[in-house]
Amino acid sequence: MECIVQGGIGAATIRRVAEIADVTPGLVRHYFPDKNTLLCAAHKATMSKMTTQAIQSLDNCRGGPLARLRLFIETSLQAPVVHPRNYQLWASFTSLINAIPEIGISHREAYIDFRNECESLVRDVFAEQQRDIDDKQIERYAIAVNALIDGLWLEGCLAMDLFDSGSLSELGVESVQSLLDLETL
Amino acid sequence: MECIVQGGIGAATIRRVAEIADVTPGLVRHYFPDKNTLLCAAHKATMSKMTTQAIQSLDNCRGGPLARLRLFIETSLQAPVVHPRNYQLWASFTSLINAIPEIGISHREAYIDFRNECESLVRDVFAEQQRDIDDKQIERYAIAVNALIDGLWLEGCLAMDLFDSGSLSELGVESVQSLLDLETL
DNA sequence: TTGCTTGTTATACAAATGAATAATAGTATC
DNA sequence: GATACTATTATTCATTTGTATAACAAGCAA
Repeated sequence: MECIVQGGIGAATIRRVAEIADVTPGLVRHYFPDKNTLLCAAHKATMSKMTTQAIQSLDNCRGGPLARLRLFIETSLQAPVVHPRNYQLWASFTSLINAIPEIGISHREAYIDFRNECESLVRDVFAEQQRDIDDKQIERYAIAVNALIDGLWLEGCLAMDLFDSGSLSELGVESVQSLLDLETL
Repeated sequence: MECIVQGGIGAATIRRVAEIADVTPGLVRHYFPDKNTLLCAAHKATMSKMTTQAIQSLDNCRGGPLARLRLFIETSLQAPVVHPRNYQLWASFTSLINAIPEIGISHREAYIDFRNECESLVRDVFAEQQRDIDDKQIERYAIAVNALIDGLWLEGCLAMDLFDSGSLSELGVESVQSLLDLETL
């Protein structure tokens, strides 16, 4: 992953990986039969580290649906989730979803996990506020919230210098608030 | 670009490019002194084709600010802008922004163009509705709109099969409507 | 015709790369 | 303490890849 961060996928040769890990190329092969397997493992680790982070942050949240949604957004739009390093890894791996089918599969899985979490959070918020909204519409809201978070995450990673700490997640929270027509969030 | 679409950047070797273009590798070198130059040219072409498409669609729009904003969103969230091919190219190139500085520069330029367009459209809409909103807040709205479009574009490219034609852009329009607190769009 | 620029190919080369094999050291098991 | 398994290295090989050079064809200017 360090290789990819430094020079893109092209720099992620087995030799360079071994060099950074301070072992010999043979050892890499000992653990990973071929390069694709290694790339898949790195991809899985990266995605799980990012997606899971926002989802797991909710475990320690003793608050109502609104507070949970807020925390989810904030975690997703602050460091360490928002970081140029993550973007570099994410972009590199997703550029392989056609070339390496297994990466395509686990990428889709991670995406669905995140979207399901969005949907669940949105549903709980509406339930608490006793707004009766049908499933189809909740799904649409979840898609929009997901897209907004993804887009802001992207902007943040690419130009973190343009946002002072916290202002990105603040923008995210306020935007979702408008998106779902909530009085407070 | 066809190489990248098929097998990621790794597949974009000069020999393969030449093969698909039905020429010899030497000819590629005749026009592009080295591989980076070739990649940069392909990147520029790709970005301009995508970003410019949404912006240029406004030229033929004889409507008010609302209609223009709507058209901008719709163009950005429909084929041919929304297409797996575009995503593959975009992801591949953006994964090189650290490795190839020139790509980083033109990527940032394309991004700024798009965001400026968003900001301009949003400003015009508010001006027409005589809502007095300071520049800082307009910029924030533009960032959110930009993020939403980017995120939906991403979802659309990755899972176009999940959305029937037009439903993605419809979701985009409605979401921006909520985001900017507009009665109609 | 002559000469010059452009388009195009054929061929070559050194470096890098993924993969394989064999050998060596360490460590746990019985 | 002998054995088997794991961790690790050294070395090798066939391909691929970016780049370079030389040669050839074609169109065009003088």
